[in-house]
Amino acid sequence: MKHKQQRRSDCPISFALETFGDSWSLLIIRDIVYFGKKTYGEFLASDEGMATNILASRLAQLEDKGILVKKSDTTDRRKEVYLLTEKGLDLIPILLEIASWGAHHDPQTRAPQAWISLVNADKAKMVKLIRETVQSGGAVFSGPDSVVCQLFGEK
Amino acid sequence: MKHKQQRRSDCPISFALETFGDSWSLLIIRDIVYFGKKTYGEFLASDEGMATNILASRLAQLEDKGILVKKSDTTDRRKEVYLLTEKGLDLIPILLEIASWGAHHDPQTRAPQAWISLVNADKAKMVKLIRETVQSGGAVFSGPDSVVCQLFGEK
DNA sequence: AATATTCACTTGTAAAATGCAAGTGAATAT
DNA sequence: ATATTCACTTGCATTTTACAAGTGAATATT
Repeated sequence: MKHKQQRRSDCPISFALETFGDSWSLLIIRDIVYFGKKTYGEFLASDEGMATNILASRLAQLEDKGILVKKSDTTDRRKEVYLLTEKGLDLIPILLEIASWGAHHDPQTRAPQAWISLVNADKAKMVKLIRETVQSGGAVFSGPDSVVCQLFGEK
Repeated sequence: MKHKQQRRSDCPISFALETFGDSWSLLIIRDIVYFGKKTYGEFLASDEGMATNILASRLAQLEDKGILVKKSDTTDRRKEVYLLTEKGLDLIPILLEIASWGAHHDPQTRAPQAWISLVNADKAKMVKLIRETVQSGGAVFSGPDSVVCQLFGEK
């Protein structure tokens, strides 16, 4: 669908930004990691309201770049399920730092301060916990196996 | 020069991406933090080759958003010097995580593995060291007061 | 069994952002 | 006095994005 664009430089930061450095890619990853979203329709329903064609284009790119894999749902064959690869799961530390910065500098953030403090208190531990949870189909904030449920018990 | 665009949501990650989530902003910050660049001409000379009007637009936006401050050079009044604010310095942990991800996943990265390992070994310590260095006019890789010189002695 | 709805997209088009080449004016160097 | 450097701006072609409206296959409903 799209030709391979040549890289801008050999800088690792430039490489990373070519992979996920647009306005939408990290929001898709966020939806997976924090809210357990997995399908086109779920991504589309996010508050930010991205256009249908842009979402389709970004999902395809992220699959191309090896961040996501697409599988058809076993129980409903209309649905496609998008999952993070290892390479995609490796983005979790970046996501946590960005969220921390955003929560700190946005006066009207909706991020729970308790969560941010928890993450900042022991980042390596939280990365591991989130990673394992997401890998086994869970998320940070949603679902019975969410990270917050694991940490604070039944909801 | 540009009207205030309304925010997409109250998510801290969305807020952060609205501030620096385009293809170029973080490369400008990288140039400051890693290479000690400070002027329009220095940013323009980067390997990635950004267009002159885009660079001007990004510098203005980053100033608007409180990431950079612009001051005219005291010795050469043609020059404008761009410096990171506290809010901008707070991006250092994000930059380190992105660089680490990029170095790990780019097969042809030019990032020195020794540096990446060093950062990953004690991130909090390195963030502090880099922050103090940049705040006092230095950078990670360039100049006699660079972080690498501090760590490994004279170059 | 027939119809309606859901789901993951695609298509068309207008508006906006980007990339490129060529200026511009003020400050400094020659 | 003139040339060069510096930080931009301007104009225009190309690309990307946003919005609205489809499309076809799979599932749910009647």
